[in-house]
Amino acid sequence: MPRVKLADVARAAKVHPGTASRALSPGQSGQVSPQTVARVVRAAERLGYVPNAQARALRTARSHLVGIVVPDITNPLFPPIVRGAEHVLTAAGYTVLLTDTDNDRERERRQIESLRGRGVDGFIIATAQWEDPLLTDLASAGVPVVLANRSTSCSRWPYVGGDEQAGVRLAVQYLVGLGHRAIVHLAGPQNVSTGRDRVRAFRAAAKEFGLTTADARVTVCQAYSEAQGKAAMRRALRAPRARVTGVVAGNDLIALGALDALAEAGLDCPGDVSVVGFNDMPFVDRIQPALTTVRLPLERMGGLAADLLITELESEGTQDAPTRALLGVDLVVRGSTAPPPRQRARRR
Amino acid sequence: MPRVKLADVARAAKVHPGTASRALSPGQSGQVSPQTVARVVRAAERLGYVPNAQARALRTARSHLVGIVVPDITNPLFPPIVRGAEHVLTAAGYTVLLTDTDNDRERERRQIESLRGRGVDGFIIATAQWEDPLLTDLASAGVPVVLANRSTSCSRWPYVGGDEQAGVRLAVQYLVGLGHRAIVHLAGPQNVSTGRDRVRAFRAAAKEFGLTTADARVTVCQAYSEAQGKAAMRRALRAPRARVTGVVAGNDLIALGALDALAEAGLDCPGDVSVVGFNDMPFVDRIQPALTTVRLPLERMGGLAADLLITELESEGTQDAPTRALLGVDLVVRGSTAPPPRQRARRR
DNA sequence: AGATTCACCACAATCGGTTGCGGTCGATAG
DNA sequence: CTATCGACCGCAACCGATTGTGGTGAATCT
Repeated sequence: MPRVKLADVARAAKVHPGTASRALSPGQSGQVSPQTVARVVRAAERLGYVPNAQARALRTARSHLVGIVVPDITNPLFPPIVRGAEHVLTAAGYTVLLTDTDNDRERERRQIESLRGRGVDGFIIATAQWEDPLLTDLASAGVPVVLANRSTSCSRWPYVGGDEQAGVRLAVQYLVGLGHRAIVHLAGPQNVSTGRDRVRAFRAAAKEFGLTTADARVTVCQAYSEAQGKAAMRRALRAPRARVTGVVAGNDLIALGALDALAEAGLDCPGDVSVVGFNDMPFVDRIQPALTTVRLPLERMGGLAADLLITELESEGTQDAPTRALLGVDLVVRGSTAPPPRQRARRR
Repeated sequence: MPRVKLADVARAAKVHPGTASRALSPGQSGQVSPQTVARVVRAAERLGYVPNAQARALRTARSHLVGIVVPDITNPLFPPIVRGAEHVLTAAGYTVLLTDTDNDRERERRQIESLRGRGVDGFIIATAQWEDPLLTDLASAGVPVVLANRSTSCSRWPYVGGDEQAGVRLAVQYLVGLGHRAIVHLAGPQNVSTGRDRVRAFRAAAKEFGLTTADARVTVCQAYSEAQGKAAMRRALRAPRARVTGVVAGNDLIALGALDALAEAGLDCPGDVSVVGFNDMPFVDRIQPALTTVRLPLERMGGLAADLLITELESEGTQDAPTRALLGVDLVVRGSTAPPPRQRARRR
């Protein structure tokens, strides 16, 4: 029942525990004769030796633990990121400590503190806010951090996300190509980078494609939720001199809410109003109407974040400027977009 | 930069590290005078002391780490379970190590081994197969395990899942009540308990409601996937003397596949065939037609699994028979079910 | 006053690996 | 044949917290 420890292996191989340790550690096995290494390895396998990670971590001050912090694992955006990160981390010998902050900053602070107490080597954080004191605390404590999906105002951390700018541009371009001119952006919350980046990109794209500021309006949602999306869409429809045939939603949940609001107002999608989402959540291809949306390579995002963190952990000191990776996105055209009413799509 | 350790606190409070340890540990603080406790606590707070969990775990042989093993975190069934478990675990001072086996047994074996090396106190396992050597290995090593969502042929582990029996019965009862008699069950894989339990329940319910074996057929899918569901539905439609107006799917993914196969065959749902799913995955209320399905209290399931594990961990030895909790389920009636064609719903 | 008890705290061993240092031994050079 | 060198391995300290044991002093009892 008691686990087999290094001393047991050493005894079986008739060597000192220290020697056994060197024999089993790839880097140091040059210090030991090949025969001895073989003997120790064989004994270890025979006894089913699994090193005690706690003891090793205590001595080496490297736990090979990585904390992944997400706001809500139930939000379909995050599981693929976690999955991608976990795959590369485990392949590299790391183990992931997952924590769900429940969108609660205080809880997040406690969780991070607790994970630090557990001696994690670094964090992958998908909850970054635009101004984030928790992150600056971590930075001043010298804890390696990689940001995924959401960035901050300050670019001192490595970051991997989607190319928001390109995604929004694709959406606007597509709507304009269909003939839309009155397009509203139901923006996500402005305290996270995706929310901010997307409105900035929306304004830039509007300008690029010759939409006036009266044509291209913005309403912001307090959260990435269906309820907020519905409320925002209502506001957009009720606005004075309202005129909207196209909607670029801050994400798919907001888009779903927008669809509700449109149905409520007796408007048909895509007959009267076209809607473009963001993220390509699972099953949005099966809703009615199938949602046109921007697809992000989430799993790859998580994997790359893990790669960045690992290189940071194993380069030990050599600090170059933090990488910022923007992954390419695709516009997935489905049923929720069509030419605006009483107007044919223009030819190029 | 170096973390503040117990010795630092002890020095600041002018006591021996051992005394400081007792002062800070709630159970032992009776061994220390109240004034000293206060001094130590104050010093600890002032210095921002966070105990080194590795060292503590090494000494006490209790890591307060719990491994959660899921087949695929991307499957919407599992995030709520993980979330529920994580909430109660962190509240109790435990940290969760998440691992995604990717439905690969060999990978699962390695992951579990690795987590054991990390000294986890126990596991919550959501990947159990009907016959599961990995679990018997854990049992013989004396590792506490709680099964969630899926059980095994042998009931030696505590288990918390949904009341499959009741769920399937509700589905059959509802279809029969609408007037359906030719009902097919597109069963899930038979190497996991949910798949087996649901066909057993289907047969029992069919008998209870007076369906003949020709009326109530079963086709099994190799996996819980849309592709398998579609293939199974095709088989069911093509079967000799096929006659089917009602479908009880092994889960929602299978139901989605079934909908595809029905559309492909030119059959309308619910006009020609009614479909009932299982799990109530997010957004199945928004697909076309909105899916009637059985809802499981997944988050509660995870939470309860965590509770069981914690009591097992903290009872230390007192082994009573393992609890088996079957959580109540609901039938959520939506658009994919209607009376069968050429027949009115019978009055009760 | 002297013996005894009790509260409080210091000491040191311990958990299981890792690693700097030094010792032994055979081989090679001188 | 002896001095030198290097390969190989043993020894013991160490990481940071916990805990059994024992010692000191004051308080209590006789």
